[in-house]
Amino acid sequence: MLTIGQLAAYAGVTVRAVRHYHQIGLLPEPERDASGYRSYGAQAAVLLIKIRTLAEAGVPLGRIAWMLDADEPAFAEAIEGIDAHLRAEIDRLEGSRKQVAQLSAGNSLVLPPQVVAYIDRLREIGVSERMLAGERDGWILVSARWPDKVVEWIPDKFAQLEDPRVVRLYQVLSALTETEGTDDPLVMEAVDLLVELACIRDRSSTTPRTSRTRCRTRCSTILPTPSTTGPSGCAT
Amino acid sequence: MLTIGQLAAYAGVTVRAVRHYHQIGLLPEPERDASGYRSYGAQAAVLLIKIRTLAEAGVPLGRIAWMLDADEPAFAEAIEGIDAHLRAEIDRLEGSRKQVAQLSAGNSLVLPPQVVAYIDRLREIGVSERMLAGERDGWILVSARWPDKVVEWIPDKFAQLEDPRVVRLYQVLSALTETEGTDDPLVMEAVDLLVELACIRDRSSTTPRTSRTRCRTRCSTILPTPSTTGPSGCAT
DNA sequence: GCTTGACCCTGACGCAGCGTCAAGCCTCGA
DNA sequence: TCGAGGCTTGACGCTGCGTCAGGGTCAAGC
Repeated sequence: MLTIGQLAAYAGVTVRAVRHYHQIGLLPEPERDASGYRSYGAQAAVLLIKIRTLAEAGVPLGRIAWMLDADEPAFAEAIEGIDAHLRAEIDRLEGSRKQVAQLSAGNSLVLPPQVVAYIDRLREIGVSERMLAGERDGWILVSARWPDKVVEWIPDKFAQLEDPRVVRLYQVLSALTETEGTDDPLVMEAVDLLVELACIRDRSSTTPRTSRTRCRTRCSTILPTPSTTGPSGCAT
Repeated sequence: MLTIGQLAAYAGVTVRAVRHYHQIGLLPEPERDASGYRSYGAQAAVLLIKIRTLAEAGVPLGRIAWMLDADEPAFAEAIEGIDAHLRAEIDRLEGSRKQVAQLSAGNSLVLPPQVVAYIDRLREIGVSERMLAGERDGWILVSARWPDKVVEWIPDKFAQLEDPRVVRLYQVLSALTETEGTDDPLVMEAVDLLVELACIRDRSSTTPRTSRTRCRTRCSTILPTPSTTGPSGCAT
């Protein structure tokens, strides 16, 4: 006969675990010897190893108890379920490995790939990292609120970049975020471009250059949320 | 700005988890709006997704906190550790799948393969399942107490089976466990064989047949633990 | 204006599966 | 015979949230 320590060592579990199994009724309490020590036979070892095997496979102890007094077909079915669960878990961990690798690669995993592609496109155009960060933050907020809309919008955003004036606007705004001064001639150019693009949208896309002063007053009302420049506004 | 529900949904975690991360200081508490609701920005989403990614990889939250304010090389090293851990975990689960499959195959996984081979050999010889069960139980107890000795003993046990009288003894005892009666002629044969084999061991292996009566008295003292028949005694 | 349902808030307890003391008795090898 | 190590019960601790209680808030429809 075996003591609890011998049993536990043989089954590859801790003494504490065995006692826990007793407590919850998973493993029946054995006879005690004269001094009150638990005294185990071979059946207990067989049972305990079964329990350990299932527990290591992630089966909750309650379910193990259920399995142990289930009939043969039910047991086999349970085993099938456990195997499926193990396979799923392995797949999940494989996925997790990839995610974690992305994380260390500096990729933030935070945006859908289409948006990432769009931001990469902006980077190619020459947009500053500061402004890109703003873009990204804006897209995150937008994606969080309208997850499925974003995928629809991105093609339009790509299309806008076909217009060289939009590209130029991004470049100018980008340059502005890099420099400290505000009375730069770039500011004028930016305003011009904004006005022009805003007016196009307003008047159904067919209005040539308007006088600077007239449009500036109109555009000042538009500036707070210039939807042409992306979700984050101007990222100032 | 996002509410806690929007943030949680975007990051793929529960609201409760986000609050928990606040509680333990893993995610900083954001500003509140007029009504006391938490109001999150994009940075929080980035951070939360980082946290979720690591948490799903099995990294304890305390360690995640540590990682989040570690420098670049330390972070990279931690990621390497996490990946190693994930690989190990995947391997463990693969192993677990095999073990569980064994379990459903009826294999009890409880004995070292050498012992299993020995018991299979006994089965070939024609030993009854009842007696095999006894053998197995005995070996389990022995293996539990002297795990490394067992591997040494098994070759001897195999060698004993070379002797046709030992084989016959097993068969006879086996037949006895199957039948109910005790005054069977098989009993006499079993005793004869036991006596003979026991005497051989006693007198250094060179004593011919002794008279039945003389040996029987001697053997009766040996019967309780006849070491020739395996660890479980006679498995009565 | 009022209701309704979906959110949000804090605070607290609960859960698995043991680890880890504490404080005392038992066993075994030297 | 003695000291180290093993056994006993009992109890609290840990992680990572789930879940309930008992409220306030917001947006929409009637």
